[in-house]
Amino acid sequence: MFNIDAMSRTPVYEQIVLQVERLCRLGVLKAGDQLPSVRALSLTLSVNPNTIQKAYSELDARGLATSVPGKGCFISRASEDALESAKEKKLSELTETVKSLKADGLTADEILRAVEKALDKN
Amino acid sequence: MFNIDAMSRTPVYEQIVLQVERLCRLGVLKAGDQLPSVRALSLTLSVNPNTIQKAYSELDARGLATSVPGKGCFISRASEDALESAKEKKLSELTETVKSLKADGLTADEILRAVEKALDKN
Amino acid sequence: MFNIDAMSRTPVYEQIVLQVERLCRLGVLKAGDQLPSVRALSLTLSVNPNTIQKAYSELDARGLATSVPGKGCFISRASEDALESAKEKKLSELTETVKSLKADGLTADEILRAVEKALDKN
Amino acid sequence: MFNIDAMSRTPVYEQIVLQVERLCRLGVLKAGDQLPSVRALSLTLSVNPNTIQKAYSELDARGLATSVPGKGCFISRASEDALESAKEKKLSELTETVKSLKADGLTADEILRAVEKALDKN
DNA sequence: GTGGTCTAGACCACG
DNA sequence: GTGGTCTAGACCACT
Repeated sequence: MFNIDAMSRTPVYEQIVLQVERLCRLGVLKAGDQLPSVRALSLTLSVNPNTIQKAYSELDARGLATSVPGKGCFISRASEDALESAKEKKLSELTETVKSLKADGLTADEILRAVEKALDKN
Repeated sequence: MFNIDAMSRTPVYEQIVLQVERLCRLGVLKAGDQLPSVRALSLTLSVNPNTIQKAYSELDARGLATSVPGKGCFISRASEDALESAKEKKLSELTETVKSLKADGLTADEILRAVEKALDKN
Repeated sequence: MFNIDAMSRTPVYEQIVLQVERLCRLGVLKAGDQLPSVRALSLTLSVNPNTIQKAYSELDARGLATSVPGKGCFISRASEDALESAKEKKLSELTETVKSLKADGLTADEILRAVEKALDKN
Repeated sequence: MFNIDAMSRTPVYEQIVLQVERLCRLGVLKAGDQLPSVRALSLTLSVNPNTIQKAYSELDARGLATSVPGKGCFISRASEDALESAKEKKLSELTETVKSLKADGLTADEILRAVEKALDKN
């Protein structure tokens, strides 16, 4: 269900958060679905339970999931709202990135070519 | 000459590197120009000399500047090449960013709109 | 008869206790009335029998109901006293909540407005 | 600067968050002020550094503070906004609490008396 | 069994 | 020195 890249610079807990987010966006996970238990996931991913816990807390803080002590961690009823705001955050980050590239002297043409290169391939 | 944001998450030394890079790209700094001395810059920016030293070492490693012991740090003669490769690195990072957004389920349309928003404004 | 919210942070057994309490206060349940059997309620609510048992024990401890082994759980004859002390407990909790809001720097005006907002609507 | 009640049911990290929040609201801490370092505070409070770290991460997540690796944790420039939204969250929680008390059959009079009791005293 | 909190101690990049 | 991440192992309330 999850792929962890131990060599990546993005923290393990963040990788998990991002993958849950993506699975929600792709419709694989829906509101009310239960995530694997902290201990179970820590075993399958060979990761410390605390790290999973941190990922689940993050999901909770971002409104994407709800952790219920003694029962488990579930995709939140308001997960679509959280997804939408996460999407907008990412797009505004992209806008800022592009703005700073322009400020660095890159031309609109160069930037657009790099973006379209990514969009065509996939 | 430089603006340092102490509360930014990008390391101070990186902020300096990026600003030298930009000044080169905008033509304010040219091959042969001398950068401020480590001590002088550390005073004007209220930054630890080690941090300035690290920034200059980075500029050296990236081929943008050359530190001459006892004389100072100068914009390299091959700075244009370094600039070019830095530019390509940034553009390929942008391509990767956009690819991951697509993988996250964002549509090409949403992405293009965010990019064009940045290009139009500035 | 009961509504259980599995995703709520308040424990299931507490949800049951609170709902029995409310039904008593509203006059739906009266002294001598029999509550559903542990097994029956565990089936209709899809909840572990232990959880129901714990709810009934709590009701017993709070003086609201009396469990008679082999016969069932009944609303206590002294339920009105229990209700009264539960009410006072809740009101004193509210007082404490409001005090801590004041200590946090919220003005009496803001607090009163929030309270009146709740009282008008319902 | 901080008082930790080890016996309290509210987690230590939350106690710290709440106290920083209160100090901001009272004007003792202002935007740009630096909080004690993780290690220093862990020593003065006799609390594990990880617990302090968690508190500071929470402050970051709530927009009240900004942690800068290698430099320290500072009250955020946008701390007033965070304070405002925290206040509104608390008031809406109060509204919900009062609503549920009404649904439990408590009269508006009883509720108002409990609230005013708290407001008069302080 | 579940999640939540905390301690202890380690390593990293950064200043 | 700073914060950030992670591991290891403990205890708690709740199901």
